[in-house]
Amino acid sequence: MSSTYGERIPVTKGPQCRHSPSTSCGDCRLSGICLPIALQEEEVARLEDIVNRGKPVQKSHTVYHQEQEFSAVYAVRVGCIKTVRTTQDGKEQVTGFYFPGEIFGMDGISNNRHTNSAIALETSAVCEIPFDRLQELSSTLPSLQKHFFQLMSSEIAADQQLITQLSKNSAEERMAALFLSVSTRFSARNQSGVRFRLPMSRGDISNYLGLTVETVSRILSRLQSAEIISVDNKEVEILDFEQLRQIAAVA
Amino acid sequence: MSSTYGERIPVTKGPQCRHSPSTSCGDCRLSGICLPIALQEEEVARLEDIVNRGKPVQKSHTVYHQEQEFSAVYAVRVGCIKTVRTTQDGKEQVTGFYFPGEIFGMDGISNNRHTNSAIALETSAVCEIPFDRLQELSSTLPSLQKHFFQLMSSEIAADQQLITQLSKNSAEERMAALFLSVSTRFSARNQSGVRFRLPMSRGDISNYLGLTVETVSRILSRLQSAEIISVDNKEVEILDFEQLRQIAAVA
DNA sequence: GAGTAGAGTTGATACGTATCAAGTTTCTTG
DNA sequence: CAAGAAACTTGATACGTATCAACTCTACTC
Repeated sequence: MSSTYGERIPVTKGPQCRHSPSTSCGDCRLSGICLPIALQEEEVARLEDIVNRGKPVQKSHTVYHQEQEFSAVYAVRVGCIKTVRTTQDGKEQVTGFYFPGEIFGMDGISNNRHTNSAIALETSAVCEIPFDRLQELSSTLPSLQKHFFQLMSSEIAADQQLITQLSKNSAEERMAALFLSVSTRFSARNQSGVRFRLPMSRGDISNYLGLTVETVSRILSRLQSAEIISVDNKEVEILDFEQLRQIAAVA
Repeated sequence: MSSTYGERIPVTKGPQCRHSPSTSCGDCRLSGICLPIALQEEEVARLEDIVNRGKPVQKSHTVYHQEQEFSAVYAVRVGCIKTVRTTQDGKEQVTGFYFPGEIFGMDGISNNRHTNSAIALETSAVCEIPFDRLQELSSTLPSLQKHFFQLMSSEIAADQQLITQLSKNSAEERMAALFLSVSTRFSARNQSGVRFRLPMSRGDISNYLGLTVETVSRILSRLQSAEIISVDNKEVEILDFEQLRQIAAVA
């Protein structure tokens, strides 16, 4: 039974508790991930003006739909969001998982229409950043402009890493790399990167990694009997980072 | 990368011949692909000031190396450029092919270091656009800023299309989609989209599509005996677009 | 808290593409 | 233009992962 996982690792205590979202970007405990470091206090205030904070999304509900008109990008505040692309012939591809502090929705900029749907994997909250106003603001805040160029560039880098994975790596290598990535991202938010709950289903994982659920399940069993990880439903503990890194073949 | 399967905007025909490079962006016959439509004449002039035009690159030479410090993005003027990512364990992944009018090199923005190498597939010429100056200029030209956001976003969209291909499509489907993409992009430059010379080797194609050269070769033979395409070395003619589209399963 | 639908696991088998091998053709360079 | 190297093709076989099937566990619903 993994019904005990509910407790996330402590949040740095600000004036507000975790159920009453902070009222400003400056106070947000995620600002280190989400905002450009270089932004001045006064500049953060101007950004805050345009951000719609803490929009809640129920599990399996969408933040936006594919084909929907693009108007904003989003930051995850709480929970986890997946992005999914459906092709003309009905195939679905999970293109990304987004954790608190991470930005998503930038796929729609090029032709003013989203090319993905964004779906909550658990009850989540997202900040909405209207793009036209962000653009205006970027013109007057060079470091914000740069930050967004960088964000989009790292999205490209992440996509290319996935491309390489899909193209060159075995099922086991892909899974190892995913676990390391998730672990790193939990750590970045001061949560345990050793023991954590995967917010996504086996189906989401397999789809994202270009595998079947059966293969994912088998690899998990294999990694578990090799005592590299321990899995109980969605609860994962990494027992041997060294071996996991070796399998992932990522330095 | 905007090299994959995205649509290209048609080019307006210019007065100058393709072998004597124009001396300004305004006169360049590729400006319809390369530049934001909305840019005013006076604004084009300001962009021209910062662009280093027509830097020549010999076949298999690099425009930039992976890990090299990022300082500029590039537009292909003549020829064809591939981008290649090498992983820590020495695997190489071709991440994109870039044709005249297309922009590449945006992968380096996020951490000021290129994550790919850019290599000429044939003798090529590229325009270099120093990024710091482009950023400055973007701040004062909103439509240029928007254009670059859009360029990066279509790079993301293209990468995600490749991800879907690699994850969900058969070898034959991937090849069909690649041919259609290349065909579309030749057409966009007022060259034949029916009969053309592939600038990349079988090895590049197979690497890009996550296959082996043998498989690529076999598929080509198969498509040829089905009279869907005709292949003579690197010279390709598409005989049956309808069937090709059906195979590619892309509307 | 029982009943049930969905998610996950495990096993047997099939299939697509990789791998290995042996050619042939094309390109490069003196 | 000859000769070697590199690129490409084609065939035989191997292997990783998909598919199909049966089952168990988990999480809702009333």
